[in-house]
Amino acid sequence: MGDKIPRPTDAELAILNVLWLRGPSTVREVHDALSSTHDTGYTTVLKLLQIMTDKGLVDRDESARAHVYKTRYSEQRTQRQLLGDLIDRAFRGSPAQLVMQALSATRASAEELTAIRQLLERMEGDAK
Amino acid sequence: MGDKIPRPTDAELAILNVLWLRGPSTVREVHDALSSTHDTGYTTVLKLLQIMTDKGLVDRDESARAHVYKTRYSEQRTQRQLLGDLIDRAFRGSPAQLVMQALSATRASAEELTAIRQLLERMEGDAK
DNA sequence: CGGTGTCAACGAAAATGTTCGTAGATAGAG
DNA sequence: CTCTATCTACGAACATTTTCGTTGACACCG
Repeated sequence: MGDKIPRPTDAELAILNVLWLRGPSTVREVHDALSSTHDTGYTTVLKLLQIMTDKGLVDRDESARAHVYKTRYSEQRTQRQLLGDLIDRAFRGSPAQLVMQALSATRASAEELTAIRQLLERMEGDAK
Repeated sequence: MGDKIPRPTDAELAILNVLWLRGPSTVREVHDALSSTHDTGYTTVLKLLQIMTDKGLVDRDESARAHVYKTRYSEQRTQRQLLGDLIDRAFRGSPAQLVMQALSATRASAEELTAIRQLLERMEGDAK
């Protein structure tokens, strides 16, 4: 379970975001979704997805002519991985430091603050 | 004030961590500090610091024979920058989502949770 | 059929990041 | 003054990431 996932690069992450949002998709679908914000060519997206398949970041269903790609790891799982990396590299290994920095840097809405507070209360309950 | 800082690479961040910890330092000092964990050569560290000077990540004092490098941006400022990037790239632009993910993924101590709670209370007071 | 459009595969170029060897300058020891 | 140790500068090699052109396969349309 604690397997090491390769850290997705920026371009890979952009593609993963599309897949998480749309679900399993063909290269064309990913490319179309991306093209609103990025302007990468079709073959670039194709190549990235092939690389990501090799790395194990996505799975490929080849049964149809247009292969269908789907993420192998959930968005949350990947987020946790990226957070862990960042904590190690830039927060001296202190998750709390990251949380505080993120909190103070953000302009969160009242609802969001409440949600965070509730999570916090649950944790304080657990961590006797 | 909102200038865009170039995002430090992994190797650059390792060096910045040394500089934040030690304060202004020569190449040799940085290299010695790094060599306990990394095993990069002296000239590698030198080259990195030269690149970082070009990028504007560090400033160089050339008055002594051994140039002294110091960070140009504070640790906190850089942390905020990295968090902002990560929020954009992997958290759909939602800082609250990042905070919650970080909170639930971590095993923070009671003291840390208290510190976070206090910060949260200050924010809830301010907001609205 | 045969032409047209879409697809995956491949390779290579371009861009970026990392590493280090070598050369030349300079300070300090003897 | 000369030798040695240490420093910066430079450039090249190498690795990784990102980009895309070209090719051949294949399906659909007529």
